[in-house]
Amino acid sequence: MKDDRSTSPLGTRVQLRVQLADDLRARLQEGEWPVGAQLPTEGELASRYGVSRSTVRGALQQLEIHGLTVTRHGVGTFVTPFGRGIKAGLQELQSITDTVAAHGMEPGMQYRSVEFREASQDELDAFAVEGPSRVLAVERAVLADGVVVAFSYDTIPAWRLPTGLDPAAVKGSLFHLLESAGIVSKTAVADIHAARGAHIGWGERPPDQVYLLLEQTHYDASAQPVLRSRTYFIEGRFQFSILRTR
Amino acid sequence: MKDDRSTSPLGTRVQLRVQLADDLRARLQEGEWPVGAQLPTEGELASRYGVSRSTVRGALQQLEIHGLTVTRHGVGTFVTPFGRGIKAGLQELQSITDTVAAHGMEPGMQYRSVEFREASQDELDAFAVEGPSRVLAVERAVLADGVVVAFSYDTIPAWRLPTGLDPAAVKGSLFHLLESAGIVSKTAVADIHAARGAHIGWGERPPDQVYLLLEQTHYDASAQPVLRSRTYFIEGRFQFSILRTR
DNA sequence: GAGTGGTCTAGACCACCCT
DNA sequence: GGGTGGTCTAGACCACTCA
Repeated sequence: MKDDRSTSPLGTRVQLRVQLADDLRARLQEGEWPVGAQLPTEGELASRYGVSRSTVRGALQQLEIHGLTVTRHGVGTFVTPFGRGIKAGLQELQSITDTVAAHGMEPGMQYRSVEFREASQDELDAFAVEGPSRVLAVERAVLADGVVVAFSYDTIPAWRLPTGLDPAAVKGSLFHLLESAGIVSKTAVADIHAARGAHIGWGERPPDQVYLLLEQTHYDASAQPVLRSRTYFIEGRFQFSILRTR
Repeated sequence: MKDDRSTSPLGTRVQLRVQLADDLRARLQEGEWPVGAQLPTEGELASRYGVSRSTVRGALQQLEIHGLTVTRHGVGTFVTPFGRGIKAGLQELQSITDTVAAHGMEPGMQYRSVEFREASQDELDAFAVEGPSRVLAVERAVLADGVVVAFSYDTIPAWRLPTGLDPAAVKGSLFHLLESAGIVSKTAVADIHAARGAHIGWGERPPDQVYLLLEQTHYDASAQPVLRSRTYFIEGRFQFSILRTR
């Protein structure tokens, strides 16, 4: 495997451990090792795939992080019973669109308003700027198979966007808008709340609807804040899971 | 540093990279590197501490996972603005007691009932058993500085507990009860919900109180389910954060 | 081009589990 | 004791960023 390292469609090299992890993942899902079964030992995988043991360990670590396997010191690596069934792992940052798709539904968006306005004090703090500044404020409803599943209030610092951007032209994923401006959201800090109240959302909705609120600040690779979002998910429409470890 | 590897109070060896990470963390918190500053390069840290570069990378990875730093390919490692301020990282599995303590409050428990009973179908599924089985069911209120902050409904498979266990003797952390039975909860899958309703909790509480529900199944090192818990946190009392990455 | 992090290897030795 | 994973090293080479 040393010299035929695969390349992705774009030509970027794919890490050996990722290739190995993908291969093992595929074989797991094909049922080659049922729940509770032991995978080959690290040494065996290393020689079988022609890679070093540390590469094998890197691959197995990925599987373990995603909850597919557990590795027990001095014993071996085993298939967990809970690997499948985690639909939206919250620790993985993905767009709302992707979250909807991960649940097997068709994502959609309904824009309510897109406008530039002065940043609130709250936003100035989040974006770590002083003095008055403008932000692009977006209000949208998120659809899954045509049904509203969330209301989202997002703001982007205006000074990071291309000058002369037409708010009316904004549509689709905000991630894509940011990326077209050369901004990639790499990490986000999310605070989770339960929320309720008439101030949430618009249109037809039960007066006592309960929401799961994800209050997020996104950062680029340089840890600069690029997006602040408050998304109110209608309770029960999605499964939000987290794999917690010690 | 090669031969004076420290030992913890119990005599267990402390990994080099953990020592390094702890040292760097302490220096970060003392303000040696302010937000945005660049840490020494990997090579420099390696020679300064007398360890290999991969050990340094292991330490830096820990810092990055906890959101204290970001490492940028070809540039360096920098202090993030969001490292502090994450009080209860949900991806880290800890007892409720520890969660309360992490918020700087005094934890407490009020037991409402502890009893053995037949497992519900739901529980049979979670514990992956067939046919009727008994569980230990515990209902508690969680206190912080003497105030109720959560209601918790927990069940433990009876066949994993010492025979002849007296329910009346159960108190304090369930984690400790499990550990005294030789069971260590190592990972948990948590589903997050927003909840509301009169069926939640007991005693004095507003009729329309909103709760953040953490529905968890805990597993031991062998991925065997050992504890199922539904904890209703009163909204607003705690900050639950998640660091999300791509 | 100089400097930084990213990946991978080969090998040594340690710690844990089981019989 | 034999087998398995856990940690660490030294070094090679690649990929990215920035002046």
